[in-house]
Amino acid sequence: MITKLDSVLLPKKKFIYHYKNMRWAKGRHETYLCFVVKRRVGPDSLTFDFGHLRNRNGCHVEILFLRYIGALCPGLWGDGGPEERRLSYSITWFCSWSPCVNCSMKLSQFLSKTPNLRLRIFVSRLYFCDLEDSMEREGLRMLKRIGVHITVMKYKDYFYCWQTFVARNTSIFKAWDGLHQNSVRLTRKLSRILQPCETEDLRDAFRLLGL
DNA sequence: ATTTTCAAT
Repeated sequence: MITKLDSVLLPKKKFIYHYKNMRWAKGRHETYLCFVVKRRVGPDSLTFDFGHLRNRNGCHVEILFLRYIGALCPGLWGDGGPEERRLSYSITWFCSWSPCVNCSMKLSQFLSKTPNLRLRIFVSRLYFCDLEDSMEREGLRMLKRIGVHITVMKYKDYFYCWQTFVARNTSIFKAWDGLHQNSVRLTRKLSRILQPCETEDLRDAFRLLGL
């Protein structure tokens, strides 16, 4: 179903406030998760669903999403019949913060039991990833290992979200100051987190270069 | 230079 009522769309101000990828995102004590669920119902046939969630009552938004996933993804666990045919799903979500370590663990556990579900995560900001040995960093690597694609949002992703999840009344997405620079900085940071520099590889590279 | 973080009050 592509048509959605305005009430399920995010207000513009809310989207900008919570997704702004500024370095010090003071006061963002909420996290938003905009999702697109793509369901393969036949060899050449897909259906879509989309919406957004935010954390509530101390429950992180990723865990909330897992709670709703049964409703969003009928047939994910099979249809209960003798053949147990499982529908294939791919979910893309755009989160204002990257997941905490606990959510990363819960997600990894979940995904390890649903090989018919592919998940792509876009994040606007990195949550508690400043310290080299932060557990949140470890959580992101865990997700990567289990096959989740994690990417920092770029202009095109904000543009897409604006078009898809925001009650924009035909207004066009307007980038805030520093969007691009912040995105580049966070992308570098995430790639350093996901591909920690391995000295063995470096030595090989140097050897190859004859250094 | 330093600032924040899915609150708690």
